[in-house]
Amino acid sequence: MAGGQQQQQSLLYSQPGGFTVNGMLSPAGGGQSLVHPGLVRGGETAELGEHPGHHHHHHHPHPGHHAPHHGAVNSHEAHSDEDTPTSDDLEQFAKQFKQRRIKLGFTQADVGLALGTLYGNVFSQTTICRFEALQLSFKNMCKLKPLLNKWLEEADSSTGSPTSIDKIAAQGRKRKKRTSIEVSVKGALESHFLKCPKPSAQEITNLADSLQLEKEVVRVWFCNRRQKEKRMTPPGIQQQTPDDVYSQVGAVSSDTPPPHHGLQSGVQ
DNA sequence: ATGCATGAGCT
DNA sequence: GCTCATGCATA
Repeated sequence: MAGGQQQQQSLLYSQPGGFTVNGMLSPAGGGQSLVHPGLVRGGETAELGEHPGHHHHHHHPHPGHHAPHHGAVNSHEAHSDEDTPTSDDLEQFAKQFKQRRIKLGFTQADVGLALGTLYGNVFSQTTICRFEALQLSFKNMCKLKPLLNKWLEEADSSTGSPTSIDKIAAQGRKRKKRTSIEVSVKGALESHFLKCPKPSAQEITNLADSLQLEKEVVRVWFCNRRQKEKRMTPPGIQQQTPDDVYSQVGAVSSDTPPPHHGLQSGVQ
């Protein structure tokens, strides 16, 4: 919706029975730019649901639960690669990654494939896109960053690496046709979500009946809606002026399940 | 760029 | 059945 000034990457990796491997595109060289200074945040607001540096088994819905940093480890590094990056690190990395990628003349799909040929982990255009837009969970971002970082090094250091491709065979899976939910129905679902993000099976059944949708469709809709709330850049962008420095961080008494993690950026 | 979907792994 | 990582298909 919000435009899209990327290269052609629509029909590059689809259709069963043959995927096109696009070599390299001519480096447009249109948007030169130096490293961006990044955005100015009012403050560190990232309350990472989980501590990436630790093992975690997933936590319970416990809001306002701050874990003290282990002193040491690091103090003021920019964005090398090792260790757990902070939300700001990821934000900046994503930004620069996209810039360089475009400057080098690669599409998101190209990168996804390259990662597969380089390390064996293939990713789709979707994932690369979401990474750049910070639309993944914090943990997921942390996992992908090293790989993309490595690719960046390779991409810009190699003046002409052929980077051949190899892809595992696709499996003949009968995927269900994507259900198109009408806008009005979506609105209804949204309303229910605000009221109850986790409806019971019975509630879902009931709702599905009301909206004349399959129960499974409704169930999945809620699952996906919940996931959205867990992105680094959640929907419902709230611009916080530099003047507002009260409320939010520090409040550990109220059971405020803030659906915001404190990050947001302009949509490209 | 994003909506709906799949599947692995837990609980 | 939920979460979480991931992607086909589509707008």
